Amino acid sequence: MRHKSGSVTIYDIAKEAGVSASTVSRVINNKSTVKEETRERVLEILKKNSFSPNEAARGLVTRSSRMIGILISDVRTVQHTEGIYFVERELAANGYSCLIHYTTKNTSEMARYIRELSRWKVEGVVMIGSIFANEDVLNAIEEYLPKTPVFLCNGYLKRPNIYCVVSDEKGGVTNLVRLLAEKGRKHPAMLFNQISASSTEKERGFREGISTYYPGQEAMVRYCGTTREEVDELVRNLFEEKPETDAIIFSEDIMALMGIRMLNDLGKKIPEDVAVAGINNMVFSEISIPRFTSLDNVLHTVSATAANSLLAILNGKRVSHKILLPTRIVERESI
Amino acid sequence: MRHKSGSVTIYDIAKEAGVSASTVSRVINNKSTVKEETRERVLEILKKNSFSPNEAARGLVTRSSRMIGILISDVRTVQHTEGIYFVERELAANGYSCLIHYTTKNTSEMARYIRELSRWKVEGVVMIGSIFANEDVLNAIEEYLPKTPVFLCNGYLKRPNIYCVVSDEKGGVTNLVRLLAEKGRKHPAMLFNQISASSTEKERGFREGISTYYPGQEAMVRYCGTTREEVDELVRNLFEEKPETDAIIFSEDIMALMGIRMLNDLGKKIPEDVAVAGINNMVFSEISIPRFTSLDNVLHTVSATAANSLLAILNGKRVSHKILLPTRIVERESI
DNA sequence: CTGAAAGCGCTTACAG
DNA sequence: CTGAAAGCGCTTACAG
Repeated sequence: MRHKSGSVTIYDIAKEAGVSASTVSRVINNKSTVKEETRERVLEILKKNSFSPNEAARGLVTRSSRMIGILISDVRTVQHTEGIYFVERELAANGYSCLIHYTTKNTSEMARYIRELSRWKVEGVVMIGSIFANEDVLNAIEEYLPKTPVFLCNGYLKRPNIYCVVSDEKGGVTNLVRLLAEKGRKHPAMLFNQISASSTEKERGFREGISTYYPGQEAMVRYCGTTREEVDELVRNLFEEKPETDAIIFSEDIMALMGIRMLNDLGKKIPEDVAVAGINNMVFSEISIPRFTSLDNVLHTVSATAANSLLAILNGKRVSHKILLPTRIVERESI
Repeated sequence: MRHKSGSVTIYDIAKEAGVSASTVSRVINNKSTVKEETRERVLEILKKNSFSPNEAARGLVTRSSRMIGILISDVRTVQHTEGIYFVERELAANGYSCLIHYTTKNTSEMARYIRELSRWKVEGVVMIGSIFANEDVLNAIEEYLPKTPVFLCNGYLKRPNIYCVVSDEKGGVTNLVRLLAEKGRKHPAMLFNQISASSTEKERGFREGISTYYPGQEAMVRYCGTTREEVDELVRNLFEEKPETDAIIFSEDIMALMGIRMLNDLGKKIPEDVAVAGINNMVFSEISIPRFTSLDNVLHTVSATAANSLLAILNGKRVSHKILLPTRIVERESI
């Protein structure tokens, strides 16, 4: 005599079908041996009642939550958002449900959510963004999810159960510099509109490119803020400081879009006078006049790789703790 | 003698603290009466073990999953993505976890996920996007979540447990037309780069505005595709067809950004010759030269309202089944 | 092929 | 203030 509650349980179904709860469970889970006749009767009653098995109960007894946690710091970053999309689609296709949390950039919030995920006994975690590569997160994982596979997209964190998938932005920027050299550009510069783990990598790639393909030349690197005015000023200053500049790599497509406007105002022709490249390969590079070359840092591939690798681990396979994904240059009219 | 498994349970804690599981439970949940001394001892052991109570078990016995389902068809729509963000933040702040699913535009997939959510016994659902306003979804809710409060953002669906929160885009566009009239514009046009439930509303708003503020004038409405070339052509054609046009409302900011470029090429000065407005109030309106006026359809407010209303219902309050949110015009240099 | 029973990890009257 | 017991809705040996 269970279920004095509202929702219908397998006991209700069992009673109505004149079988035991065990049999109902077997039918629901397509387990082994149930006489065809019985199976059909149960199935019918199941459908008639629109029966929905309680996942919490199932998870409790089988010790498998079939749940994956996704952590992301903020949605404003479009690439990260797409990341969730790929991860969720891939995991859902394999029978997992995704518990998602927006952590903000506050590291103790991140830790709090990791703890929260551990309460749901998630079978895996995907964290999207280099911002999760911090000590609070590391400690929280150590304490609350010491054995759960955790994937970090675009950042490094060293632990036996943490796996990192990273886009090779550094190498990508170096390749961009090489392309510039091949096209005969003499004085490339790189401009940033913000400082982050990612911008640091890009800057390193740029410096490496300069020392390799422009030996002896000093790397021209400048930073500013994200508004249109700041970008305009930075571009203007660049040419006052170094008028011979004939190529600019912008740290982000949106910055490149603004920068191209300013180059136009300065009377610089693209690509004749100045070659331009952006990073991210977003819609901005397509709506710009001219359309500009952009480094595709394949962030969706990063997420997709994380999802697939997690699935592999969940299926008992082994996976490398550090996966570096190549970027690719999408050439357009600006170089 | 429980817990032959891996994870530590309240029984382990109880044993170590020399109390009963009941007492441990009371401490964890800050329930009523536990002697201060006992409480402290238990708390200490809890912390020492990094104890994480099993949410599935808690939910099973309390019949409350503390879980909310979020359904979204695709992330590519930035506004919707922000929607999830607001919903998740708000609900998390109130102790709920969010189960998220990307459904694609396939209505039977939507139905499948609704069923999936019912297995987790979610206490509420938020669906983001008018695309969920279809019969498959309605039937699935009727069958699997007949009593769970469901919020639909930007669409209508009629059922006792379904609540709709909608941005008044129609009224907003009408207001935009009024603004144009007030500024002395004589021949406004409206251009669209896609057909959707939303564009239909906007067009209706435009037509209403024209018949009210430009009595006798025929509403100039044209459609094209999303590429830069198509938008360019549409703008060019507009002036061939109706050279006296002195104001254009674009159905989306990104389209306005492209359109402004083309107006420039045509030698039209903004706002002197042609006034321009976009819709969505996104970053595009800020990076454009000139910055343009945009109708903020407050999609984040739609989501936030859905989240707050859901919370209200969860707390036993009553909420209107249909909430219409006013839009607001953000004026910039283009009118 | 099928059922009775135990148990997953919790909470909550109930009794003391 | 505290513990024993029952039960949430399932699954899974075990026995037949």
